[in-house]
Amino acid sequence: MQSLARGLEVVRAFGAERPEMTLSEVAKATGLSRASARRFLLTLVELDYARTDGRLFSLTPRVLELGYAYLSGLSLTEVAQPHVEDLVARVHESSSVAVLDRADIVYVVRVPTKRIMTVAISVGTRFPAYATSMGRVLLAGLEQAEVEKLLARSDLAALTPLTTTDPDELLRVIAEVRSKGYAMTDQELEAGLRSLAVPIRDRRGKVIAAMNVSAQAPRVSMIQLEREFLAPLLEAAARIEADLPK
Amino acid sequence: MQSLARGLEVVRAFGAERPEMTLSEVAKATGLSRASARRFLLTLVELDYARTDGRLFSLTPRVLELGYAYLSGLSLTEVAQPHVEDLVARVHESSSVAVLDRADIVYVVRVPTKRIMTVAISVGTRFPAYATSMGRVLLAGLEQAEVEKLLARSDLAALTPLTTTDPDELLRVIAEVRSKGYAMTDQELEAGLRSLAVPIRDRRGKVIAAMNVSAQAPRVSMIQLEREFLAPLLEAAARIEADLPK
DNA sequence: CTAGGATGTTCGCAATGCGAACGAAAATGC
DNA sequence: GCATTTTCGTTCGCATTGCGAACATCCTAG
Repeated sequence: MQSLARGLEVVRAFGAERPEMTLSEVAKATGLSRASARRFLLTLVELDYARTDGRLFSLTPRVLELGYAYLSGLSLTEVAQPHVEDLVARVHESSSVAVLDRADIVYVVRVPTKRIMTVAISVGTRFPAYATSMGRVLLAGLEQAEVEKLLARSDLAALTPLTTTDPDELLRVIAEVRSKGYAMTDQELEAGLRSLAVPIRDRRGKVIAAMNVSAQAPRVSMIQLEREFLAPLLEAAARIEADLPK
Repeated sequence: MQSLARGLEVVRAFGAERPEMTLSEVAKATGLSRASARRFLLTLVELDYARTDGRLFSLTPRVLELGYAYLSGLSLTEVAQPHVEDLVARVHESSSVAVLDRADIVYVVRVPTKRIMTVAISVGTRFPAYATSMGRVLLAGLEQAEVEKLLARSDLAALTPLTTTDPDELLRVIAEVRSKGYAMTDQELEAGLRSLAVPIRDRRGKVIAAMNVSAQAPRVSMIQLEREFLAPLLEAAARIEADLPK
């Protein structure tokens, strides 16, 4: 059913650097003919997912309803949010919950304290799993073969000088996460950012999400991160697991 | 272009109370024939926006990318987030930014402190504009005729005993918001919740969003809300406006 | 003012996607 | 436990939707 596929592509074409596009720009960005792009855009406008002043097209807040359909169906977010808030109140550092989508992590709950990263994180933000503490926890929850397949497909770029990019080394780290029960990263995603993550499991023990605490490197050493935050983080994760339905 | 329209309907059919559905349930929820529902669902699975175990279908985190296309294009979120975080650090109450979509407000930035409402709010959450402080600020930013049209279309339900539901009274309140430059609500959306909101305007003076501070009724009186939080909130909004591009 | 290039729109044809009809599986009745 | 009804998932021929070549229109430059 290609119309749906193409239509969704059109929506996604409106990214960070192109909030507004003309018909032709959309056509170029999606690889569609201008005629097709026009039909999709007019339909999106008709449905109120997009606006146009006649020349420029842009998305409306209505598209958030689509993502919201997922989030509100995910009882995890509802259950986790108060516990993430409590943890933040307790440790005074930012905390989040993320799930895995292929080789990316996707934030589903986020409670920031002070600004910590250069890039703003919100619900829906994605990062490559291999370079994040939550990602490694989530990968550790998969079958070994699955992990290897995902890593093989990813291009393991060095996002900072400290990023682990060697596949074998990553597999070793993930194995360690699996045995220890938590993951720590030291400025592997962004300089100055340290993070500690633990898994959230369903009743059958399957890892369904990860929860983290992140802190600024100058303020918190790796040893502090583990000593001060691991226990509260594990407790918060346990409370979330206890509240999960079924 | 009905395929796109119907496909998006299918995505939205997965709401809070139906995270998982069978083919027939989806058909019933959307009004499509079972055959059509099947084609859309299989396409969504193919595109990785949905999963299935053969019988039950559910959405994947990938659908968040669609909403994210909107959010990341909205420079407002990026600009506003650090200022909202600063405000929360300063006043120790939850703060948010929302935009208007027809007669609803939609949260685009949210920084919670302690749990304040029974229902979890996240980016993408919607509430009827008429019953919220941010909604009234946003309505006050529209043409009078537009406001009247929107209110006429809404069914003004009493969400709490204190909700203003009389259309004429609401128009009066909105006029007052327009002249005062801010809106306050006292437990009109949910019992125990008070909220104060101010507009965020673009360079041309057009109201593009609203920013609020909300607090629990037992802890903060309406007078306190105004005395203690109005100035910091106005300052934060002004800083956001100053940072807006162009 | 005219030529060239790019953007937006129309329209006939073909492929996509529609739903009636079919088969399979579960629920109900006896 | 078997027959019957109801519900669910799937197939397939036909009509409609959506495709893109071709046309029209708007800028830009010389």
